[in-house]
Amino acid sequence: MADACLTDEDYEMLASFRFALRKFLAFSEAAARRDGLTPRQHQALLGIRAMQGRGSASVSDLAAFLILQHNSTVELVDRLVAAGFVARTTDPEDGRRVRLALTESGEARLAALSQTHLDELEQIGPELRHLLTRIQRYRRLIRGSVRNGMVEGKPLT
Amino acid sequence: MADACLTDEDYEMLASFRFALRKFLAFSEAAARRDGLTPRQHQALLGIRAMQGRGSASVSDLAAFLILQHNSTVELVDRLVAAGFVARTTDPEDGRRVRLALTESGEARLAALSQTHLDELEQIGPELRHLLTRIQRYRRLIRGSVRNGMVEGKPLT
DNA sequence: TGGCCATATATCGTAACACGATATACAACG
DNA sequence: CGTTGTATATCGTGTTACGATATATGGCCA
Repeated sequence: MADACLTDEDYEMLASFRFALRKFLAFSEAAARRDGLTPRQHQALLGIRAMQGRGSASVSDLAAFLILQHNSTVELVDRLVAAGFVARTTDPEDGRRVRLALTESGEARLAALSQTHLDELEQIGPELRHLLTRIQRYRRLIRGSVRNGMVEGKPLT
Repeated sequence: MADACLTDEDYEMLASFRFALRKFLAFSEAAARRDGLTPRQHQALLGIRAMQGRGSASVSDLAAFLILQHNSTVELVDRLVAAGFVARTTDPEDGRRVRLALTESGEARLAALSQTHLDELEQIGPELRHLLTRIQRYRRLIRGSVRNGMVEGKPLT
């Protein structure tokens, strides 16, 4: 809430950044659907795989990773199990917990998708980084001008 | 499709990046809803505002910006007009086109939201940039090893 | 001018999915 | 051995993006 006066460039930077984000997410969605997964399912597989190192993921772990409610996550896991990409095992040490693991089929799909995503991120990474840098640079500039009693090159009234 | 063998670190990097993205989007959604907007509505206002420089936005322009189908965009605009954030005007030069403009109320909400987003982006920008850089650095490293006949420090079979 | 095709916007029924509210199962601790 | 807390599961609901389709306007050319 520094000052309520946003420039055209502010809006343009925000719009460009969000557009770049959407383009990446659209790419990701298309790639996932091509492999028979919804975007959420893809992210769920990725989360389960990434957590498999530090003890397998529980439903709550997955919910936290996906920033989703527990019940939504349960339903998502239901669909993944039905599709044969994930296996549920009740934790032997704590009967309330469910340990999630990828099936071979799930692992295979995730591997292919992940490769595609790494390739894409290598392509678009520089653009995203550039947009983020631009925002930061521009804002530092604005703050500097305000500090010197200037806004967009004009003296403050 | 270079090689199908992904490391734990590959998955961890992808997971971290997507998690960071979701955190930002969750922040954005919460901020928008606090101001009585759905995330899409917020993005629509941003797009309309950002395009107001180069002639006002049409429904198709907005659809392209949001990466949404035309009909979905029409419905989104319906809701924005009903809520009083956007005004529709048929283009005098081309009766098929509809020119979209923000109302004062829409402009005000967008301004507040955009300020919040610029602040947040300044906070998380470095982390996102770091994650993107890490992916790129790591992949260059892997490619280098492969080129020298090594994979993860072990000779290729 | 009149006919034809392309483009822009609008309408309607449908399906996916995340959510809130609620229920069940298990654990921990006095 | 009940009480409280945590983890997972179930069910009904609402939002919204979509496909298919309809309408309106413009541009072209004979």
